[in-house]
Amino acid sequence: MHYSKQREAVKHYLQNHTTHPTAEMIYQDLKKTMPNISLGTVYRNLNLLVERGDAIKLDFGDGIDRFDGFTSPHYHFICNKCNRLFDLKMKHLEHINSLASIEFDGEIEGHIIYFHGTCPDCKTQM
Amino acid sequence: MHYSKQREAVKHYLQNHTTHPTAEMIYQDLKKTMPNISLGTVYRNLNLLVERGDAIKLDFGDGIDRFDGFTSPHYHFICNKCNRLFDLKMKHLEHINSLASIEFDGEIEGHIIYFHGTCPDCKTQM
DNA sequence: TTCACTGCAAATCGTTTGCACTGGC
DNA sequence: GCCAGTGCAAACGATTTGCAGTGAA
Repeated sequence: MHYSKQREAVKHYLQNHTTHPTAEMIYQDLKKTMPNISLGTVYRNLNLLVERGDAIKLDFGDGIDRFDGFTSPHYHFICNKCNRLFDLKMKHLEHINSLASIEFDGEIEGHIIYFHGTCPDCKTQM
Repeated sequence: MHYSKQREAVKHYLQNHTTHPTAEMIYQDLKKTMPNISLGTVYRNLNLLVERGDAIKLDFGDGIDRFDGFTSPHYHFICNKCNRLFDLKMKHLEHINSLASIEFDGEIEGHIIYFHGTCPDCKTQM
């Protein structure tokens, strides 16, 4: 694999933003300092980073992919009001895999939890 | 709201299939007995049922919406090998909402869990 | 008659891909 | 020089939408 300025920029962007950006957002921001970067390249590198395990791809119902450079297992919270996605700091609940395996005869390797409700910002605006 | 044969058919279909079908699958099946039904109508009615709370829309990474007519809270399992989605019978874990709210200053109203691993069928084929 | 709903086809839009070119090694 | 990676634009595919026609109330 060759070094690529664009790939480094995408990786660096994800490692320095906890906003769960879309590919388009990353593209728009990177364009400011790299005017020639293309959206296709951003997508190609995001998918590469996800394959490599250097990023996570998230979905939350609107069909647009969000990317997260914080890869150690953690949960997410989606605000019903403003639709923003937040990282939660709570510890990973390993034991619920065994709860699930009591009822299900497959091999459970992991789980993803999305919490939802009203975020702190929207809560104070009510 | 007017009665519609097509809407009843979509609702009935979801209530009688636990396969988490896509809109296209529902359309293909309904066409067998309703040759004139259109894909747009299937989509419109699915969205209506979801809004009304008579169905749930699920996503699991491939970007294609799945629909579930079984609306009481339950968890899902996605097979890494065959990509099928299964309903889990385990009880709903209300308490993890309070675990999350210890660390997060928003109002947590609910959560969704996706378990993943190897399903029973794929497990025996190994 | 009214207007919710339909079928159809075109539009939308996030994402992927083909291709010629560029740059890392 | 080789070929991974890029920029660009076209293609793709799931979903939505505009519109004229249909059918429930």
